[in-house]
Amino acid sequence: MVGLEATLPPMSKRDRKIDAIHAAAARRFAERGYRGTRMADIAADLDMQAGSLYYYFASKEELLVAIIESRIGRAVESLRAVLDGGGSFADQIEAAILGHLRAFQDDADIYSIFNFERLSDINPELAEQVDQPGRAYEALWGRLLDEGIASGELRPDVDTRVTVKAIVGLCNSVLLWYRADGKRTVDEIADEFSGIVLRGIARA
Amino acid sequence: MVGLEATLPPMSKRDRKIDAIHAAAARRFAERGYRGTRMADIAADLDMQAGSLYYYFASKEELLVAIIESRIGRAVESLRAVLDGGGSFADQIEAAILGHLRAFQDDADIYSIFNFERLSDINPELAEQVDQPGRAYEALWGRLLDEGIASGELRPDVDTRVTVKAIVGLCNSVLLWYRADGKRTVDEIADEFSGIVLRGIARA
Amino acid sequence: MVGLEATLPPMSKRDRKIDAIHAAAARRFAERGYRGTRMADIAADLDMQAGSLYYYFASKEELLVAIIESRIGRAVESLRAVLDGGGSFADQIEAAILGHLRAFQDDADIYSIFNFERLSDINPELAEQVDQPGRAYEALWGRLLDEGIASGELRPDVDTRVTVKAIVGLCNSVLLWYRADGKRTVDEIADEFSGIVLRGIARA
Amino acid sequence: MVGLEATLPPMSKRDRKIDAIHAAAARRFAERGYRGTRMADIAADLDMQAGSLYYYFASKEELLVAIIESRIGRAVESLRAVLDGGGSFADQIEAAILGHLRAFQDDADIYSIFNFERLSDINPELAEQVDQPGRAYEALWGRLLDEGIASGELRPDVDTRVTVKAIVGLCNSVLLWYRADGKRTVDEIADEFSGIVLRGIARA
DNA sequence: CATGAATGAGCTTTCATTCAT
DNA sequence: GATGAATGAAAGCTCATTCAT
Repeated sequence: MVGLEATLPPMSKRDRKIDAIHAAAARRFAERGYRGTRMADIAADLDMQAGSLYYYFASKEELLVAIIESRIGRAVESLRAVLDGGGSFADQIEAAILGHLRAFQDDADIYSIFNFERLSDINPELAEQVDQPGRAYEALWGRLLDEGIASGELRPDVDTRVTVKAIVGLCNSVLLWYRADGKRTVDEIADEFSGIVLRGIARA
Repeated sequence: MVGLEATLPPMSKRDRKIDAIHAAAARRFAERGYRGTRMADIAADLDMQAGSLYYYFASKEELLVAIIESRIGRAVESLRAVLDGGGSFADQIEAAILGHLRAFQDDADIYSIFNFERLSDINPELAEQVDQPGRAYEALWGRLLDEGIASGELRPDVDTRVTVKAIVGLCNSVLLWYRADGKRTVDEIADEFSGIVLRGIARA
Repeated sequence: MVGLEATLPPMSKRDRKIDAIHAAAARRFAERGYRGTRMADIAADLDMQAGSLYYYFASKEELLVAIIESRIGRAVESLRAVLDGGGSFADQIEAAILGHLRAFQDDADIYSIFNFERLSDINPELAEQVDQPGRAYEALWGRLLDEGIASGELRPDVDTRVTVKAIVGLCNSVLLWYRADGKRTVDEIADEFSGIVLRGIARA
Repeated sequence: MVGLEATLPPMSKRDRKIDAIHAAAARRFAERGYRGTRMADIAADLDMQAGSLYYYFASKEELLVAIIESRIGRAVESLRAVLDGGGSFADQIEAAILGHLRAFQDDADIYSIFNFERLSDINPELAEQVDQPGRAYEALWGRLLDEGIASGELRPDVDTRVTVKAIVGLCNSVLLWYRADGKRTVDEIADEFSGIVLRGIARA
């Protein structure tokens, strides 16, 4: 069986470079913030001069926009994939939390930017571009919880709005402390979180 | 009964001004970040000139340090107060969560800075100054959970390290979406959170 | 009799500084062009640092705009004053040419910018702001010539459009070579020009 | 009768390319100025990359120099041709003005650069290289006027220095407003100008 | 010959900070 | 105490220029 990667179009040298710049910039933006990152920092990570980045991007802001636009699709898909999985209510919750945390494994940088960068200060349209999938994601969680209430698997007195914020906030908080070389794997953390959440909201 | 305020020493005009600067700066730092805030912004909020702030602080960094130092004590106390409260395990958990969120009511700015500002980029010692109480706070939570396990009120298979991170991260995530004029009060949110956490970790 | 200057409001220190910056910048822009002038050049003329100029202007472009806006009124008035003068046709032509050239004595810089700087490349609205009085000025000349034809003082076969361009272009060309310390005074040049123009277009 | 072109040596491919670059650069320099023109702009007009221009020129400045040097000869010749024409005084004036304006038809770009670009800022020797023929040209005009005075065809009180500046400035001002697709042809403009100038300076 | 990629010097602009008044 | 004014050290960005391919 051929892997998915094989179906991807071959990348030009330029595209590979752009990808590398994305990666370096995303890492810096995630670590030091957009404002705390100098073009020279990103360039240095790639053994380039700051001015050379402008061969690929018109501005620091456009670089940020490009990063987000190039990844936001994947992020939304990865979120949506959860629901398509089907299975029991508990399975879906578990899968959703696991999917959420696993997305951080490859894309911690971009999710950190999504969640903790003040995008509306930089570019309001960009903020909206990120907020919208974020709201859609929360809506998916809301529907999942509503179904749980309807099916009786979830306590009927659960405040779904607050609970969605709780679950998503809980998962995102992992970005602030998780280290790939730490004691817990993402899967272990997801497992622990799922336990808390499921018991926490399940019908007694 | 005499209020606590009455016991505070009278504030000089200078001290009141310093307090006002703290408040304005904390608000700005929380809203736009340390780097995204200009001295001129803070000054403008107080109808002053940027240069005038230097009569009270030697630098922007020192202003940040002063803000944190002046409030970190209160923050730690408010955290520690929880444990001194005594009561049942469930009561303590509830009180701790409620205390955590109520602290945000008056000091959302400072807690936002504590949690989301990259202090080590600005001043490593400052970061340590904040991290230490943060770790102490997590240690208190850890002890609370350990006691719960010991007393049998908490599932013995709970991963306390991860669970502490979960509870604290859950509570802190409120800073990212809570609005004083929103639909839920802090107490309602705390109640919902307590329910999830307690059921989520309690012995079946 | 009190001079007009006496009625001008006293200038604040800041306004005087702004005026000095205008003068220095106008001189540089006229001599080296907008693009060929560095903020550091202007600042150096005033014994300042380039950054200090930004205490008074938000950008180099705004500085150019401010210069033009602060002087364009005077320029238009000085042009319009010619027609109000009345007198015979020949007197008016003479007065107009003299007025045109005398305006260069005090404001050669600004008129050089008006005439030779490519303003639409820098700021299209600014270009329009300058072009409009320019067109109005040419329209005044056109009316003057039309009246001359009507009154029979001017050859009826004169192509007024081209002649207006000729007179204005002739006068403006002085900006390219006139030096205050040169052999001819502005009044002498104006006299010579008037002679050529009047004989050149007068009815035989 | 054989055309003049036929006597020119055949141009190599390289020479044709150089000519094309000259033309593109001259147009850009004339339209936006030397400083306002990027090498990339010139290259784009020729469907090339900026770097490729350096196969033909060592620098932007050298490109400007090359343009001027390759055309200055023709310009001077075209000016000098006027005097060789002979004919009456009036005929010579008319022919000179017509020749001046007709030169603009094919070489408006280069004459715009000659007249309005601040060459001494870019390359003092270059400026001298252009100024010298310019002065020679004015000297030719001066001699023509002197002859006119001597022969009695010209008013003896004419200030020839100023008058030369006037005539040349008048003609050059056409560069600032003439459009090939405008209402007047170059010949019509020249005719109008000749009329003004001749009557303007002729003995009564 | 031509290009894509990179450089590095130079410019505008920002902003924390200083200081005479 | 406070201000207006100025500084100077970044930082983002531009662009002529270079060079391996």
